[in-house]
Amino acid sequence: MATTRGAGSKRSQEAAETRENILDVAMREFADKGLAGARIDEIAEKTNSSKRMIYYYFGGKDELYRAVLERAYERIRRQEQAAQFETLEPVEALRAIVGHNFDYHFEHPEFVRLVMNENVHHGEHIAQVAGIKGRNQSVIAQLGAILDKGVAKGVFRPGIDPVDLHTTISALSFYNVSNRHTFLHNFGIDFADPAYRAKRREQIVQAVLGWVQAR
Amino acid sequence: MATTRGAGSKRSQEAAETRENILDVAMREFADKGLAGARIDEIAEKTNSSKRMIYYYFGGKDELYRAVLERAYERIRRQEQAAQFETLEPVEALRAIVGHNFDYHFEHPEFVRLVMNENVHHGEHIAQVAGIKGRNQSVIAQLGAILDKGVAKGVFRPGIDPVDLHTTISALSFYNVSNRHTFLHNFGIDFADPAYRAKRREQIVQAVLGWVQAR
Amino acid sequence: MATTRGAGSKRSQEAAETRENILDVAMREFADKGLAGARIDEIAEKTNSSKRMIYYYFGGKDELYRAVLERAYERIRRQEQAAQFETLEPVEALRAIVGHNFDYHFEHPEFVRLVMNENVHHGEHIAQVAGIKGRNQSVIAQLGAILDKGVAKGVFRPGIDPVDLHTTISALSFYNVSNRHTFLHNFGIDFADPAYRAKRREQIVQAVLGWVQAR
Amino acid sequence: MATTRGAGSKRSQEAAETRENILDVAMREFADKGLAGARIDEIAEKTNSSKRMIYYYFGGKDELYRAVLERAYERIRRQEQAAQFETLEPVEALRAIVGHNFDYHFEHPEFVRLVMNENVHHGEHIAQVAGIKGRNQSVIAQLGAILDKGVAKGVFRPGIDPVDLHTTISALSFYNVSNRHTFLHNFGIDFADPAYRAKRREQIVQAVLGWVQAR
DNA sequence: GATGAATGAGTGTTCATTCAT
DNA sequence: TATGAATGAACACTCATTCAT
Repeated sequence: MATTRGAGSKRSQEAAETRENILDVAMREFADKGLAGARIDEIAEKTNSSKRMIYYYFGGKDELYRAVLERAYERIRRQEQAAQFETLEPVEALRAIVGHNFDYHFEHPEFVRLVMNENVHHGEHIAQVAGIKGRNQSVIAQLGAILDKGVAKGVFRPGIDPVDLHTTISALSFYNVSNRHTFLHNFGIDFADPAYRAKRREQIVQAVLGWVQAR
Repeated sequence: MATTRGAGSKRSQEAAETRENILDVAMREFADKGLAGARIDEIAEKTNSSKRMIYYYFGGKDELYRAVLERAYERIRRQEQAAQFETLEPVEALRAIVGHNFDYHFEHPEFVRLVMNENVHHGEHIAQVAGIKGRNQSVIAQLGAILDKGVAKGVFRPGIDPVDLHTTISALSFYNVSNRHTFLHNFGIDFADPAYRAKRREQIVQAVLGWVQAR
Repeated sequence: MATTRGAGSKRSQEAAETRENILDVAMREFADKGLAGARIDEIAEKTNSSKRMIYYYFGGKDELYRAVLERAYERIRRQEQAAQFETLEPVEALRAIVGHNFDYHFEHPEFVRLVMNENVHHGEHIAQVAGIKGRNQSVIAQLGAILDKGVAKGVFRPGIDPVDLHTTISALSFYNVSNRHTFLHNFGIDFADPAYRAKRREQIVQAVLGWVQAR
Repeated sequence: MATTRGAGSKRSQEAAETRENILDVAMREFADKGLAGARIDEIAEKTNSSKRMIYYYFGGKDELYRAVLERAYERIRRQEQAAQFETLEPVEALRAIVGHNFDYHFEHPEFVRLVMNENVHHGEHIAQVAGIKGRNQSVIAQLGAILDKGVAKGVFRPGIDPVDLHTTISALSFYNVSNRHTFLHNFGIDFADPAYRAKRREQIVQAVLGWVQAR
């Protein structure tokens, strides 16, 4: 019981803090500049510890990036599961899910940018992260349940694939964060403007509901 | 007429070919690996000429990237203007525009990936490319005209901002290319599959029309 | 007292040696070929360490050059202050200073060549080295004190500006090192020849004394 | 007489102008940046002709530099011989020579900087330029004649070597141009200031005369 | 004589990673 | 655990020079 290196020891707690601190900094850097653009030296400098610790805890740049990616996915899935949309009526549930999804993207641009970056790298790193794949099924299951209930109640039309619904919701939410900079330059619209954001949120809710609802 | 060194001389034509060849290769590399990930040496190697020529014609890596970016935008705008959607009835015109937009993204993943990369870099390079901004207004004008006609005919509901419409169309088309790799890993769906593509194309057309049409 | 990693640790001492070794080699190379002509690769090769270390310790070629320049100036000023000319009689003091100045230039051609090179570069680098300017005032103060004492004793004529005196001394000493090669070619005289050197040293002492002494 | 390529033809005159124009530009560039720092591309750009012509007329960078060096020496020797100092009384002649030498350096910093640069390169290029060596003897002969006359008249002391006299004059004149930038930084004196220049000119005349004159 | 296009060898610099203490 | 020192492979970029017309 008196081990100095047990799970609850002071040492291991400090170690966990160091790890978390590195992950925090690395997430910011990778999200900001991408995997190829981020610099290990710069990450280390912004950390409370040193470059050596990055290698000690994570092994290398790519492994650190994967740990960051995994944590980012964990967080969005945890949030999605925390909300209890199933208790709501189908239309209200979907409205809440779309709004929540839009908000999450908006408030977590690091997540969006990490996913963009991962696609730039042809998804080669996410493929090496165990445990991301499985967690995603619950989102689909959740949407499937709501769709079923809505169809049964006659408020949604049948034949909507829950994966397609998720794709539509994500696409509309994602774009408003991912393409912020080029859109601002090309059309002079600032996706980050609060007034615009509120308006766009409602538009997306309407577009998704309109597509799913029975006529 | 007998100029030996005019704009159409053999030499200058070869030079233009060299330039185009470099741009072709560079576009592929930048689209494939991003600005930070692409290597000048590798681009040069895949070229019919040499690394030195890249600097001769473009000045540096960033300038080459900007030239590639500019050309990619030129191409999509040229295609958009080539199609004569205005002669169609509003609903048919919109259906054609959405389908065309979806197809263009699908068939030009380099464009999508360049835009992704540009957003990764916070749009700092597109801001330095003169002549992209202006060209985009015609897309909005085109959509605006169709919306007006549709509202006048009572087939579209009033109050739709053509920029928002463009955002919705682009978001849905963009995502199916930009997030191809992470989506495949997370949900097992291959956006590039021809059968999926056809299904998704129609879904997007329906979603957009459903959002715009009067009820 | 039992610190294992203080300023005097073995590691940090080795690091200081590495730094000094790089400075030594770089001084020789920059003095030999100038800033533009010296090659980082060649400097690194002649070093006990590597090219990478040059960047680790100095940041770049220009910064290394500036560090070399600063050290060269530090050394000449330290030598000037070490000698205690003020205790001598004015004429003897001036004779000693001129001789010492001539000898220093002669025995430190790297210093002369670095200064030449710096003038080739319009003094742009010395302007960025903090701490050189201040140190020079002591030379002028020293000459001023000797001049004042000599004037008071009636052995020097009044009205000599110590800065002008320093200019005259330096000019005569500098030229015999700086213009060694062109002079040898143009007039067949080898400034480095020991017999010539001794003769020239005395000439310069005489010329300076003759200019300063009362008649 | 009617040859189209004779020495006086229009073609050859244009060729000579092209050559001179290249030499003018090259002298400015080499004087400004040194041999290693000057760029063939930049020289060509500032020329009325092209890079190809530099190679056509001079063969390469080093040969161009040597041609520039040769012309610079030709000019100073021509000026020295143009002035008829021998007709003056010894003291006046020497005074005139020193003043003239000082002025020439002052008004021709390109010459001073080319000589500096040549010494940076250990005089390896001047050694390859035929015809510079010989021309220098006349300067020494001129000084020797004046010294002899002065000694005979009892105004100069005997035993002064004309080469040493030339060295002293040159050293004092050279320094005020060559070390302009470092001196300004180190002591805050601007050698190029007109008031300073006039004062310094007289000082140098006095110092040289004082050294040579009998007491 | 004249021009733009092309080239290979080099030149300063940066990167992720490992070592010694 | 922790730190500064060290490394080699790669990277973007430049230069004097030559070729084809």
